[in-house]
Amino acid sequence: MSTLPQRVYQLVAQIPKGNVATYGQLALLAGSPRASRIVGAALYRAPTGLPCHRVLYRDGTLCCDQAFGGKEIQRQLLEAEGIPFLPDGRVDLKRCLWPGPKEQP
DNA sequence: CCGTTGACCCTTC
DNA sequence: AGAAGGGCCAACG
Repeated sequence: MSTLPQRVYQLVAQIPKGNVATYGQLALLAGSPRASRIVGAALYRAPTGLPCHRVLYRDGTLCCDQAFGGKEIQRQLLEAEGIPFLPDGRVDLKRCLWPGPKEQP
């Protein structure tokens, strides 16, 4: 059994294109439902190549204005992935939250 | 080696 | 309905 952050790396790396996940969801899948903070720190300290831009808040809001380099960059990346954005500046988790209905029928 | 901090989320006042 | 605090685990100084 690997450490929690190590587990998170695997989960985030397996998020399919067009889907997004939340820190709490990853923490839950990693084995610590309350350790959502560790997930954030893990992604922050995570190696390059990890689609950390697919990880959002529980409400669909972006993590913070300075995450990975800029919220606008993250918005562009998500739109490029096919993630619809709401006029509020949030992501429609109902459409893109992972695991989605296609992955979990 | 020990103390503090941190891309969060949930419960209670 | 809005605000505040607690809890988790690992990495940095």
